[in-house]
Amino acid sequence: MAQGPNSLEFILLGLLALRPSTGYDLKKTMDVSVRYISPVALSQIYPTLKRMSQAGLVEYRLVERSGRADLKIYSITAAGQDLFRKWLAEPNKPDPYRFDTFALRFYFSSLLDKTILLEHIRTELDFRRTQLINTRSLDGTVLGALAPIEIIDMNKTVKIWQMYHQYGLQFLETYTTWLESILKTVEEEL
Amino acid sequence: MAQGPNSLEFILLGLLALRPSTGYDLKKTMDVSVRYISPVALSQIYPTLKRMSQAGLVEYRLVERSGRADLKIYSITAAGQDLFRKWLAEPNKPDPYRFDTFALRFYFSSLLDKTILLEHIRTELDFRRTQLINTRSLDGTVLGALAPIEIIDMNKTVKIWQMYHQYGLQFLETYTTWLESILKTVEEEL
DNA sequence: TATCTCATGTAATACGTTACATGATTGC
DNA sequence: GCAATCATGTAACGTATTACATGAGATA
Repeated sequence: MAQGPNSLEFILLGLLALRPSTGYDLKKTMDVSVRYISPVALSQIYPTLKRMSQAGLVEYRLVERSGRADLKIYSITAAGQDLFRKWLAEPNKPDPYRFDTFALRFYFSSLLDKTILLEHIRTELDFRRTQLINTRSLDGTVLGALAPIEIIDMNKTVKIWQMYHQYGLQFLETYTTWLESILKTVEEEL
Repeated sequence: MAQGPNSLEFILLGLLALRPSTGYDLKKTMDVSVRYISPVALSQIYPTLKRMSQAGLVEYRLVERSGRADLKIYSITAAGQDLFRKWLAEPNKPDPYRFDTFALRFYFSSLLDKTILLEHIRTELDFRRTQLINTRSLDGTVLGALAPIEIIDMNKTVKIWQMYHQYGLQFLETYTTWLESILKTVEEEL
């Protein structure tokens, strides 16, 4: 984990914090359980695990199987546990352009304290509420100012940009509503 | 554009199809108008434009300004126009993991024929409706099967995974609804 | 007078994708 | 008998991020 730990390393760390697995298994779990992020190639998982084991975050034991490829069953080390829990507990810095950054941390939040989790959710929610207000007040304004010069049908262009704008706005609304609902659920049920 | 044209190249091409701009301007337009995708660094835009001009897709004229940095005003070439329109008209292959791929093409659709645009939207909508059915029928099933071994609180984990699942589902629902609404608008108003 | 915006870029590094390589087992 | 799944990886290539480098004009 040379420098800034990237999200794949944390996903692998997080999954290994739940149970030891082979690289192949990790890939499958990502596909079926983490599932809403773009699938990562196995050819990227293997070298990443290798790097992480060199960094002492994970370790593996070999299971030899006559004829077939050996199994490398990875598990998380104490150092890995440490780093992962630190990452989970870090103050949440909402990413203006992506919702999945937070969602991913949330996926692994069972390893996190309820108090800190609630803090994370509230930070995210506050940020999105402000963003929502700003996005709503944007409507025709900026779009009109960006009128293209070499254009066939200006009316058509503006209509399409408005629909595109609706796309962004509705996703933000859905996300905010989801955050409100998980805040309530975590408060009451966890 | 060595091989598979990537999306940044198409964004730049699309914006230049609307009006000539400097690299700096393109960056700003991406930030304020395309806006819902992660911002691209200027240090990536400059070499990309250079590559594209070497490939004959764009060209620029120099505007010298005493003291200050020269302006490079890029515009799209006939070859660039061609490639861009081909890209826009290409059959739509919905990306299971990302909604912004289609949304981005839609942003530039004013340069596209209404008939083809409607086809694109219908393809996308059909795909998402199926995906929605599959995602809905997933609920507790897979999640339970993935029960972690080394776990403190299984109940908590499953609840969090269910909320995470709701996140994915609700985004898909919002997206599908948005597609239905733009289908109607394009049919009736464009 | 200091910060922000305008305007261009290079270099180093890290990350991700695609193609390639191998081979046994399981299910149809 | 054939395809999909299991299970491991390497190599080449392309793309994106971060840091570095420069400097004028506008705004507070």
